[in-house]
Amino acid sequence: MARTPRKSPSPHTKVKGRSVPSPPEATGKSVPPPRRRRTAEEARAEILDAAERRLAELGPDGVRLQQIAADVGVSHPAILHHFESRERLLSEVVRRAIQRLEADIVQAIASKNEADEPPALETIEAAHRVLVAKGHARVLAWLMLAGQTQEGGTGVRTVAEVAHERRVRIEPNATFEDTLFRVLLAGLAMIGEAVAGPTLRAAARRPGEPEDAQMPERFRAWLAKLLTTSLESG
Amino acid sequence: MARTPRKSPSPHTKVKGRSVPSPPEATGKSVPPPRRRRTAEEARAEILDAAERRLAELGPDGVRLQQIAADVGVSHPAILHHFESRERLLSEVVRRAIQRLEADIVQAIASKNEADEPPALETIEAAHRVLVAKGHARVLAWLMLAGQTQEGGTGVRTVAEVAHERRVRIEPNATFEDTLFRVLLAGLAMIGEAVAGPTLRAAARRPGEPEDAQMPERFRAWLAKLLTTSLESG
DNA sequence: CTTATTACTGACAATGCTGTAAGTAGCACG
DNA sequence: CGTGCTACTTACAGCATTGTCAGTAATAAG
Repeated sequence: MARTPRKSPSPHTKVKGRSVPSPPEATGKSVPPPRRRRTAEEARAEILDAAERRLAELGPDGVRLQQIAADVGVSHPAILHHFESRERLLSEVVRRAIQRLEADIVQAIASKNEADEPPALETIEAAHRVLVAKGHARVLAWLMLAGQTQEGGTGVRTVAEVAHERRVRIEPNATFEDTLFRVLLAGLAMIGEAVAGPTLRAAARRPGEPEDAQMPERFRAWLAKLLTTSLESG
Repeated sequence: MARTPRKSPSPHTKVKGRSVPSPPEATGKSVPPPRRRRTAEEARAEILDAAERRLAELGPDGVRLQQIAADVGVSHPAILHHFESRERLLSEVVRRAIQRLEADIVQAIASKNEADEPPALETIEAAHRVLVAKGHARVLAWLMLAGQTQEGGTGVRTVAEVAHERRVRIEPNATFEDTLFRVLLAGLAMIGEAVAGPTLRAAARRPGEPEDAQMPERFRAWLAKLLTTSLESG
């Protein structure tokens, strides 16, 4: 019997507790469940939220219209009413996510244009909040792995230029490529953290050793320090 | 019309030129195509190869029995004859890939137990060959993103211990956590490179600038240098 | 040549998915 | 209250996919 031609794990789990009630109890006929009517804008937002959640968790192929509909509490054609096709829905999700990501990054950079001395730690923490904690890096990782977008490198150049401009005031001899490499390394580490961080850390501790909750934070601090050391020697 | 409920890109493209000929020419009836009979072992290997290729390129959901069957040149029930279900096939692919990965890593580490001075560059290059160039990192990234396996961190602890043991001969004061962090960073960077490397580098060059083919290599050399610098200065 | 084994095939069943069609119901406005 | 708009629903069509079944043919062994 061909039972599950789709994703194997998490077969029917609801993300939120919504879903259509459809009480099979009492009334002999069948009481059609009460219908909630949102504004088009509200509905679109709720649907996009649910879709983005699933996209970050399960990837593009985990985004199923019926699941999203269940999360939101509507029937799946309602989604097709607001977004004309699944594909359009997905590209809307991506568009919105990247737009928010850019805004967050701009804000994170702009928010501290003062000359606070150790800029790396703050920048690393901001990037971590935006990319890893908010789940954006996972969405990007899915998209880049699937090769569905080229727009994953949002603002890398800008960040590198801003960082270098600030850096040469202290280290006039620093080359731009060196700064760029540091930014790239931080970016790669963020993506890697979002994809493989927990797994790698789990593999790093010796068997039976309990998880060290402070380790990710310590690691980021260490990384910030590493990224601000000059490598003149040998 | 619901035409494509599955992956949108690459709808019907064959990867190899095989596929069943089934010549519709000549003979009025229909000539059943000649049948090639492999040993069970050969068949399993060919199927696993094709499945692994698709897994690295398209992810778990890109692994479709009919596509793999077309790649190999058999009908899809033949796959189910050798592997009893799609799920078992996938776990066989993963098992084999991780096994090979571990073997490659062990070999890469063992092959240079001499006291060659700059060990980082060699190690970085070896890790890059094994993880990125051979495509293993992409498979791992897919699996870790999908949360389907915990065994992505193969050998992290071992590498860190070996590296630290070698390191303390030169830097007796080095802490293990520092060494571990360096290994972790290299690992995260490798995963990040496999997932986001090209995209990030494309975003890093200013618009219109041509691609710099040597940059990845320079980056790895720079990374190796960075990972061997001590960060005593506060 | 005959026979046994089994790699392999074609046809089909079962299911889940996207998208369509037509009708229903919530809400604003007269 | 009636009317129009449209968010939303139920039912269904069409297709892709996994898995089953019964049979076919390649190869080895007697």
